[in-house]
Amino acid sequence: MLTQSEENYLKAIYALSETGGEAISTNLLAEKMATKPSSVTDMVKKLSDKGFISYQKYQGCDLTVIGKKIALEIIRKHRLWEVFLVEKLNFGWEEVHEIAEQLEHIQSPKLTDHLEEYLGFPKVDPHGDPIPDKNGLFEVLNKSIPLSELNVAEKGIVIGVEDGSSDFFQFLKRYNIGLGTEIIVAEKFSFDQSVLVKVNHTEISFSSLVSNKIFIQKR
Amino acid sequence: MLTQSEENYLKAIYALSETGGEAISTNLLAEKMATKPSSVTDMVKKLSDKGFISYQKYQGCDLTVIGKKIALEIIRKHRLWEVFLVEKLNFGWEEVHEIAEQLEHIQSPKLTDHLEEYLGFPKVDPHGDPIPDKNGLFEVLNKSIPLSELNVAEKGIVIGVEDGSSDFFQFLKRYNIGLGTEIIVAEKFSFDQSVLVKVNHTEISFSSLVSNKIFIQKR
DNA sequence: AAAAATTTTTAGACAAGGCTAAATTAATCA
DNA sequence: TGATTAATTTAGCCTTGTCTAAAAATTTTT
Repeated sequence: MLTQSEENYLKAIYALSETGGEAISTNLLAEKMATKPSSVTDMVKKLSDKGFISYQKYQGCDLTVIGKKIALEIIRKHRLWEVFLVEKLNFGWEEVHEIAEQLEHIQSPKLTDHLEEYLGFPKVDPHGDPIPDKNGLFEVLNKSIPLSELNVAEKGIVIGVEDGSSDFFQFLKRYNIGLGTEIIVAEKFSFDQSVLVKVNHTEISFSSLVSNKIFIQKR
Repeated sequence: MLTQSEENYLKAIYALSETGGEAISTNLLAEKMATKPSSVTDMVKKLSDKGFISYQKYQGCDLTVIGKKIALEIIRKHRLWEVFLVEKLNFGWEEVHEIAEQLEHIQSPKLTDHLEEYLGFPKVDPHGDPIPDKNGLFEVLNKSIPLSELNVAEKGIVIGVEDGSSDFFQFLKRYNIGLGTEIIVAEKFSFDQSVLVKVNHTEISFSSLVSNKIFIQKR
């Protein structure tokens, strides 16, 4: 049985290995875990001894097959609980993460499976992230694409943005657009590449500059 | 913010003070917590320093007003989750305790309140125990008594059990006894305190051990 | 390729929560 | 009441997960 801390490390390593591809450095993991590199070294040794990650001094670490399986189980629980909180308990999608961080550590496979069934075997969480099934598998279909690639009448869920400037976030906030926001393309204008979209029951026109920076998942 | 261990101690002290009335001794609490008296002394000092219990060396401890409030919040969460597990996720009433032991430590007052509303403000949990409201208040109506206190020819309805072990639940299941089951006392044997009861058209003899653990409401 | 800079690891400490063994206080019995 | 027994506390140690400071390895620079 893993401690919460061990579980959180495995989850963080999984997240980093999804984006990076290469072995995860001690410093990178320390930053992700909001802790010190020396603490990471200790934990990484322990997880390696237990067989959940591979680790060579000074060479970073990476999940083993078993470690990955466990990470996916935690992610599965996290996302199922998020669905529960939003769909059943009427939480906003922006406030569920913290609570799910706690709920993901509840140990009871039966609970997870019953919850999944109760929720109707959802494929994605309220942020649009895929939910692994019992066996740790999930659909990779949902690759994120820039909003500009969506065709008329298609819809998607905001999954991220490219530009990290606060100006841009200000702009998004102005229209109440955040992670998980649903966007439907109403019309596309080829003469200037702008798109007319429907968001939160409002129609907005986005320049191609903007529509290339907003990343969505097709629905 | 309290640790899980601190919360469990407060819960245990509350449970003991409900039955005993007097201050709770170190040994008693150690037994309840399945730990050593020396560990209890340490924890009890800490909880006293924090103002959740009153404690004088060699004199045992008792909850302060604040401590009691916290204990009731934990019990409230525990019982609400039990209702959720049984009513919504189709768990048996005998298998929810362990899972609720974990869920009761989730920190989010908003979650608790939303859950309560979602469940329709239940008054009792699946074991028949009352659920404290937001302010720590609950109805003391439905007083239940152990089956052993019933006289010959009296009947009652099962409203809860004291022992939380799965062995005991197994035993009850074997005889098809659950919440709401009607039991009639056919005979009582004073020489060993056993009772002969009629349940589901079958006669069963219960040892005093068992008849003290089954709680019923007179009918 | 040697020096400088960066990354990573080691060493030693601390707080929480538990344990064992020994000491102390309280309670009981003769 | 004094002695014995039982309950409780203290002292010291262990593990987990964290930290700081110092040492070592790796990488980058010149």
